[in-house]
Amino acid sequence: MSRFAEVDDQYDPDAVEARVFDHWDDVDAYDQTKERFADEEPLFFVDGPPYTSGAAHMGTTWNKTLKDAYIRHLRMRGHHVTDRPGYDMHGLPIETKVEEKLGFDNKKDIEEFGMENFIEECKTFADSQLEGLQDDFKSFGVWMDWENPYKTVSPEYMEAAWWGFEQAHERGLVTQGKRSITQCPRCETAIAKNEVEYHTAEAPSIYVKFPLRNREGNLVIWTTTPWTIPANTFVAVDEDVTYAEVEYDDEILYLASDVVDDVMGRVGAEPEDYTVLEELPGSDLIGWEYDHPLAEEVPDHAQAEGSQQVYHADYVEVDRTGMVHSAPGHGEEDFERGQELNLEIFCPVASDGVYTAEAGDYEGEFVRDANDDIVADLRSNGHLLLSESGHTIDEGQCWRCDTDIVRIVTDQWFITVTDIKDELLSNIEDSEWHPQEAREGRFRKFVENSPDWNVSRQRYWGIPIPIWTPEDWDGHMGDAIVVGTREKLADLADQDIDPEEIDLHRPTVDDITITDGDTTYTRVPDVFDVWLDSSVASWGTLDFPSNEDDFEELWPADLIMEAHDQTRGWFWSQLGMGTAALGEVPYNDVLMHGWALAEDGRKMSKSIGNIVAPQEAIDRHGADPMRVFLLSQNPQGDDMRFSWDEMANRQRDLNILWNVFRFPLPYMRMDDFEPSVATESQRGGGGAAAGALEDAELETVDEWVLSRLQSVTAEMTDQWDDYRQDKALDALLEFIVEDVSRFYIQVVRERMWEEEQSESKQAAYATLYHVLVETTKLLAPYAPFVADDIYGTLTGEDGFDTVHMCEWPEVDEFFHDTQLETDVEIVAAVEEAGSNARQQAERKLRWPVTRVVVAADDEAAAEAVDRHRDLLRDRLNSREIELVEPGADWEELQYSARADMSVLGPAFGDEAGEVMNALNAVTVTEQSLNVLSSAVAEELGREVELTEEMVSFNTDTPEGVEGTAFDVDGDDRGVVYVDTTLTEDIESEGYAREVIRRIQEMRKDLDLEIDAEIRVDLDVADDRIAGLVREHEDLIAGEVRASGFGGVDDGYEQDWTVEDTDMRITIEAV
RNA sequence: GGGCCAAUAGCUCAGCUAGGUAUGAGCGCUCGGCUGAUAACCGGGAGGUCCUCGGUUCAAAUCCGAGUUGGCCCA
Repeated sequence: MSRFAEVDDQYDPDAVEARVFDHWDDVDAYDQTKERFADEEPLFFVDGPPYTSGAAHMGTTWNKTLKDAYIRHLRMRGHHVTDRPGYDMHGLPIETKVEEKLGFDNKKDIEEFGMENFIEECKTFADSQLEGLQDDFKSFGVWMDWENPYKTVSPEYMEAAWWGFEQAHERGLVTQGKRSITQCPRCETAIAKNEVEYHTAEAPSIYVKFPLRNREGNLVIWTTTPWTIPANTFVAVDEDVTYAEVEYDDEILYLASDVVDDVMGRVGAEPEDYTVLEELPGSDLIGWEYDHPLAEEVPDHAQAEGSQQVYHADYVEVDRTGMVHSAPGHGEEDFERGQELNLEIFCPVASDGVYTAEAGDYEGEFVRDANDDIVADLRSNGHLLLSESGHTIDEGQCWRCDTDIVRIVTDQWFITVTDIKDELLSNIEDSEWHPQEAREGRFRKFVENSPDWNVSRQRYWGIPIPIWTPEDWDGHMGDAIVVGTREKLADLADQDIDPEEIDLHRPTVDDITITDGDTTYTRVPDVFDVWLDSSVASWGTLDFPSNEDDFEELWPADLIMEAHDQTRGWFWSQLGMGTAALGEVPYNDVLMHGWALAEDGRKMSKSIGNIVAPQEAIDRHGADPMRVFLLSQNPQGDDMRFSWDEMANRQRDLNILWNVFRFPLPYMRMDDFEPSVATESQRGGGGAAAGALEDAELETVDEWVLSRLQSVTAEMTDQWDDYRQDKALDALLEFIVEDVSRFYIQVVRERMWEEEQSESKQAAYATLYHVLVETTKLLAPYAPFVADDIYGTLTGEDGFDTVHMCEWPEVDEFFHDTQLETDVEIVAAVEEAGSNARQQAERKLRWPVTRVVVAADDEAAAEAVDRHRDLLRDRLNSREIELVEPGADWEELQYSARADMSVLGPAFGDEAGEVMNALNAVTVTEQSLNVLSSAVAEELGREVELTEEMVSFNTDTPEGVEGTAFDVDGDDRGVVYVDTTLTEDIESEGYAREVIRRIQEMRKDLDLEIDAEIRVDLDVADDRIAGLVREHEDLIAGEVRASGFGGVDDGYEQDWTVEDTDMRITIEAV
């Protein structure tokens, strides 16, 4: 890129991106940048792997943009940052997508298709999704190691999971056990509870009589799941609740006293139809025995010691009947209570939701289909008290295939994190969270309440669980073999295995056996819960255990960043696995951001139809504006609300930067400006022309803008360190828009437009050049494309090949002058008030004013104005700046008083009107009641007693003067008076400037070169004004680069009206 | 149903930790100005039940309680 080349008139994000992508390719920008920081202090960042079953949405985009920005920033700060991206590629979501694609209904279809083929399909699908995601991430400029992502399906990564699991096993934290789980009968696997989605569904609602054994009467239970009655094992009551013995229809019923009327009413009984014979506490019922209501239909029902008895349970509530049918083979609470009571766990339902032979008459029926039969059987055997219709419940369903889930008890594998809860809680302390409250509140609470981790799934597309058990294994982990590495597997296996070549997926590993003496071990068929995959990412990223060096050097992670839903997800799973395997939390710093919500403040969702695809944002505004928008959001916990308007604003901000950048280029080019690049150490900053700056004769504004640059750099550095890149961005954009564009550029325009070479012009060039180059570095993490484009154009061959190789700017105390910044802040406030006063006086800026009087309230304001009179004179286009010191009054001011008649009236009665007239008539030179009183006395011809309450003072400015107060950050600092009295001299310059501005416009119309010479013909209709204009011919000639006046034969002619005076202007290029 | 988080101008948000007049910011709207950065830029103006209700206090956007709406997590 050649230095100071012509650039587009308009900031065009698409063109910039296209150009920069090409440039990055040409110079291997990414590799060069990594290489440059390769020897810096390592910083181990771990990418939370996105799941490969869909395109990148706005949330993923925000997440990756944050990661990219922080990686770029940390590199610039001098770190060798690990930037390996990761992908989560196993699991049920992909299996179901593939099943859908292949038209499968259940596991049997998969078995028929062949597990190996199915696995291959899953892998192909995941790989293609990965490609799509990578392309998305690249499209908005994320720089990660795309050539070498970690994939959870690679042998190295799967081995990392095996290794971690083996470590947990060696600590005694792996166990097999029965658990009540949420099972998808279609997928035939356990579903994590947080993967269960709820919807409202109609369900049976039945009241069933359980006949008591050894005594008369029935227990009355209520249930919405008749299909669990075959598995009934006990009835739960609350020992502290009062129960009633009710006689109805020649039968005795037991139920909670409080619900007797409700239940009897539902049955249709009138109050006189039933009698409460006795009331007794729940504790009296405990130990009562009853007969299974489906004893005949289900002959093999639970009947071990203790079955069909009444027990206390905490989960009993007194709604419905206050007695709960409990089946430890199904419900979670039932299961846990059953375990406590040492009861039989009877579950006559297979993994596909179909009754087994143990269910007797119901064998072969799908459980929900059996509801009707069971109700009918209960009715015919006389145990059904009531069946209601129209009842609805929140039914859980599988998040992938929408099949209603069933609760059954099956054998599962667990990591018993409850055994190390204290360690987990204390390890939390070793991590810093941003925001920290998230760690203390939500995360800690979650960890405190977390149950054992069920890591097994009865599926195919996952990391096979590396446990081999002997035939007739009794459940003791000491007799099981857990394999942690491919090497170990090759050592132990009966088959010949090459550890370098083996694919650890099913079905390959299913066939491997291990023989020890006479005992042959086979692998358990389950695969890992996909959450276990990503939980080992901190070492999986490093290919540990196959590569040990990086692990030794880098682990644990220095930084991770994900959204708050990962509190229960990846933040937790990593803590659990890291602690179980290595006794440590595997990350130090956590940046927890929020979710990307739609414009309406709700989550983006297909059903609401409010999704914004990242690609659409890129198409409409460009990748840089989208990134800057995303990075302008608070990254700590708060959800982000997407906004097209805001994205457009960010594009506008970048457009202002673009204008600032291209403004000096024509001048620099014309004058062959050469920013000197002196020493290698300065070059280390990336080609900033520090040398040129030091040689330059800087003027006040130059020094000021350079100082502001130091302040902004310091502020940004602090904010980045605080993980508030959004606040850092605010500071940068304000600097670009307010300080550079709206102030600095406005001030230096004249200096750059000067024809002659001058120290002043050189200083402005050097200053603006330095500011712009440093700005591109500060902007680089946010808008990597436009920052690089500008940087390249400015530095040419003298800079790095990319701005991203630069170091983050450091504050240069030499240029840091906070006094000057404060001064200029005051000057800017004076200017603002001055232009306000001008506007009130209806005098445009083009017309000079004779004087501006600044009445300062305090010493600092007075000194600032005094020090910067030249600047103010220039900014306010005033011949003079007069300063009134604090404490003094400007002697030309007068004050009039206004009477408050509500006070004056009662005080003076009949004379009130007279006093008021006198008050309103006089003016005084200071705001003092005494002075006013004497003036009024003189006017009135007699003394009157005035009080503060009676009057308020108004300031009267002299004729032609307007005043406006100025303030800094809300504090009043004084008043600016602008004297707009016209003189011939002022009129003369005013009209001349009107002419200049119109000739300039005509020059532009003709598309003349900036330094093209012209001749001008002026024909002003009013003789007096023509004369006034003529007085300033030299000024006009200089400003519009005219070689002379008159004699324009065939020029470009235009008629104008200036302040009601017609004039004809004709110009032609010489 | 429970836990955590949010609600301030038409829009996006500061301000809330340590209570003290919302001259709040940017954008948008509107009226002016500037003019070789020009599809840019500057100034003025209009625009608020600080989600609702209660409490504490001399004083509440800010602290406390209850509720509403939205978000995440869990049942």
